[in-house]
This record gives sequence, structure tokens and C-alpha cells, in this order.
Amino acid sequence: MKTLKISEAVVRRLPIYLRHLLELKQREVLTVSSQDLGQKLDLNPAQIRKDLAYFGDFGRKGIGYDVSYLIEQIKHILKLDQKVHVGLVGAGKLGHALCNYTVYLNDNMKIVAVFDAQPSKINTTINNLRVQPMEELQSTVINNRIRIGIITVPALEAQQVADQFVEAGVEAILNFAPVILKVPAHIRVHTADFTTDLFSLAYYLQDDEEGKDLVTHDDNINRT
Amino acid sequence: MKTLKISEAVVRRLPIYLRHLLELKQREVLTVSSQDLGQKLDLNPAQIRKDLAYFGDFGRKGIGYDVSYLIEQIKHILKLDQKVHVGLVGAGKLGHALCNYTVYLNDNMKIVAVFDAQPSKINTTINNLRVQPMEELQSTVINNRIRIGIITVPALEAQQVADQFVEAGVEAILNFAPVILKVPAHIRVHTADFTTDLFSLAYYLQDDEEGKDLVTHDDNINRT
DNA sequence: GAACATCTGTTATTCTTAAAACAGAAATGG
DNA sequence: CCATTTCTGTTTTAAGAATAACAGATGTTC
Repeated sequence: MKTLKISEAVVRRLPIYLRHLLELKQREVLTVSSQDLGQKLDLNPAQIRKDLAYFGDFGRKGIGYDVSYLIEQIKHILKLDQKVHVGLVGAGKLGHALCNYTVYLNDNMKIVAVFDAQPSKINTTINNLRVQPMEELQSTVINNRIRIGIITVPALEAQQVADQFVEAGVEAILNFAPVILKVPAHIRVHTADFTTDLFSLAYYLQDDEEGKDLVTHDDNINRT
Repeated sequence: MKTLKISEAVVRRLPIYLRHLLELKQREVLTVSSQDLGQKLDLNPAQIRKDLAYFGDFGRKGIGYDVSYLIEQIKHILKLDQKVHVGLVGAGKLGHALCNYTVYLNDNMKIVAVFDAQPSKINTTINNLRVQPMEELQSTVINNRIRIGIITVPALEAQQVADQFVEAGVEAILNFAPVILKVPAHIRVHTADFTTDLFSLAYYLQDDEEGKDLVTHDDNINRT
């Protein structure tokens, strides 16, 4: 009833909790405290408790969280207790990698269709999936109830693909192309661009040895 | 002089600015305003101005920013005006994809070595690079001044690889494995895990038709 | 060359997120 | 069974980030 809006930061941490909980379960750990979790995940225990408390009282005072129960709860929150079909456009190396990766992660979240524009790729097989031409995108998305679209095509084609996904009715897009996609407000887009990651990492490198004075204000005096 | 610490959020936006500026330059656009940039990049113009102002007075009142000049400045801030050598461990599909991707992006930032533990992969070639065994990591990192390490190995092996990178002396790590790496504080780690991205996207999906109630956030009226 | 429009850099304000503090429930151990 | 420890959920406080507001340059137009 409380339409309390959950911060995006919180939502992004839930999968991280889930992942570790699954590992704990596999190791037959029955309960876990926010302290333990925090230590393992490099997060503040208070934050973890608060995150979880947004969604309900999952823990027990004096004990902690029941691992299996919490897994179920987080899965429910993330809608991973429903079938979530995913479609992917771009049967390149990255597309291949994603198909293999996500296969064994969650039974309910699955890549169920792969598309590409290049004739040479069409009808090849990735992970038991036939690569389909773009013309089949709309119908396949509808017929297979594909709700999330992954884009792994070159930057120049990404917007076009996004438009097709949106028109076909997907609800969210995970975009690996280095562009900012324009989509209607009700579509959720997340950009996973590793060039951005790499470039921003470079910022934190130590300055080069040979006395680059770096006159400007931002000079970090930190040397090895 | 001002040891003003720059927010991580700011640093993460710089590559996005840079990318768009490069595109503008290619289209021979000479100047650009924060307004224009904001519109293209879905960001608040004030934020863009503030971000850039942290590092200097790059713009001119009444005009905006000189595209070429701003490119040079951001490249400098991100240390992309120096050679930044990158090493990659994990010659799988994802590793392949990254090697191809980053090749044409910036002359100074380059993947210069690829490693893998699997004997079958060793001595194969990716993008003109010989895949080297892990035993060669330390020496190669040192001899080639590799400063950033990319990890694209399965989750279970990631920490081990990270340890080797750290020992060899890299300054930053880009980790694609779904684990939280433990590294010394002076090493910068960024985790680029798309399972996290995908799972958090699922949160924003509409609830399935038959359970429209959505009474409370915590109530588990979860029906498929 | 004055009036107007443009656009930055900076300051002020609002909004959001993280951390700390704490009361209360559950278990444990003598 | 009482004291102590553990650990949650919530409240309070602090920190941080985004947005808005505005003064000061710059250019343009008539």
C-alpha cells in the first residue's frame, strides 16, 4: 500500500545479495547476518538491513536471515519467480558470450531468441538457438512474450534496434552499445558500456613517472 | 592545489562526454553548449557544467565549449593522453569480444596482452595477440607496463587472477566475473557484471497480468 | 553602441543516499 | 531464570549528489 519508491541503488544491490545467498545455500549455510554479508560483499551491514527492510521483515532478531527464505523473497522481489524471457540482437562475440553466460544462472530468466541483421549470421546456431533475421523480431517477441531486450550491435545500429524492441513491446533494454538510447519513459534502459568503465578506471591511475607536472587544480599528489 | 576529491559519479560521466564530443568533432561541429550536450546525453546541463568546472574553465560564456579543446582536456583528465596498457585474462568469447571492441577506440588505451589458463587456448591468436599462459603474466605485466587488468574468467577463478594481477603491479582492475573481489585499498576495481544488470532490470518489469493487485511491497502474494 | 540573447562558472537549495545510533526480540550460558 | 550477547528494523544524523538560481562574460542585432 505504501507506494514507497525504492532507490535504484537498492535494486542494484539485490542481485548481489541473491548471488551470495545462493552460494551460501550451496554450501549448506542456513542463516546469515547482515554483518557477515557486509563483510563478504564490502557493504555496510546497516545498509543491507535497511535495503531488505524496505521489502519486509525477513530477518529474525538475534539470529539473522534464513538463507533459503531470503533467497525466495529476493527472487520474488526481482520477479525471478516468474518466467522472464529475454531476446538478444547482435550475434557477434559479445552476443555469444552472453548467451553462454546466462544459461545456467536462473531457470526463469532465459535468452529465448537471438537476432542479427547480417545474412551470413542468419540461421547459424548459438546455444541451440537459431539466429533469426530482424524481420522476425516483432512476431517472435510477441509470440514468446519476450520482455527484456539485449542489444549487442555496433553503436550506429543500436538506436534502430532499440526502436524495434520498443515497438515490439519489450519492457526493458540492456544496451551494450556505447550510445545513449532514446526510448519512451515507460521503458527501462540500462547501459552496460565497458569502454566507459575502462576510461573511467584510467582516471584513477597514478600519474606517469616522468614529472608530468599536471599544473591544473586537480592534481593528485599521490605518487606510488 | 585544491585537493578537492572528485565524485565517482562525475568521473563516470567524463567518458560519456568524451564519446559524444568525438562524434561531434567527426561531424566537424566546432562548439557545443551544455544545453546541447545535456539533450543528447539525457543529463542536466547544470550538472555537465559543474562536472567540467571541477577540472578547469573550459568553456566560454556566451559561446559554449570548443569541441576539440574539450576533447583534449578530458583526454588529459582521464590520462588518455598517455599510453595506458591493458592486460586481459580469459580468452573466452567475452575476452574475444573485448579485444575487438576496444581496438579502435583510443590509440593510447590498448589491450596489449591476453592470458588464459587452459592449455587448449594457449598460443592461439586473438587480434594479433598470442594467448599466453598464466605463468607469463607477471613478467609480461612488468615488461609491458600493463596498468589495467581485465578479468573475463569464470567466477571461481576470478579472485585468483585478481591476486596475480595485483602482485604483478597493475593499478586497476575491470572485473567481469560475478564476484566481489578482495584487493588492497590502493587498487581500483570496477565490477562490470551483466547478470546484476539483467536481474535488476527484471525488478522494473510490470507484474504479471493475473496478479495485478500489488497491494504491498512485502506481501508475498506471489502467484506465477 | 545599446539592448538583448546566449551560455558559463559558482553559489544556494533541494533531494537522495549512506551511516550511525538505538530499542527490542531471540538465543545462549551459566 | 537472569544476565549477556547477538542481531534485526527503525529512527536519527550526516554526507553526498543533483538541480536550480544567478551574476558576469560574450556575441549579435538593429
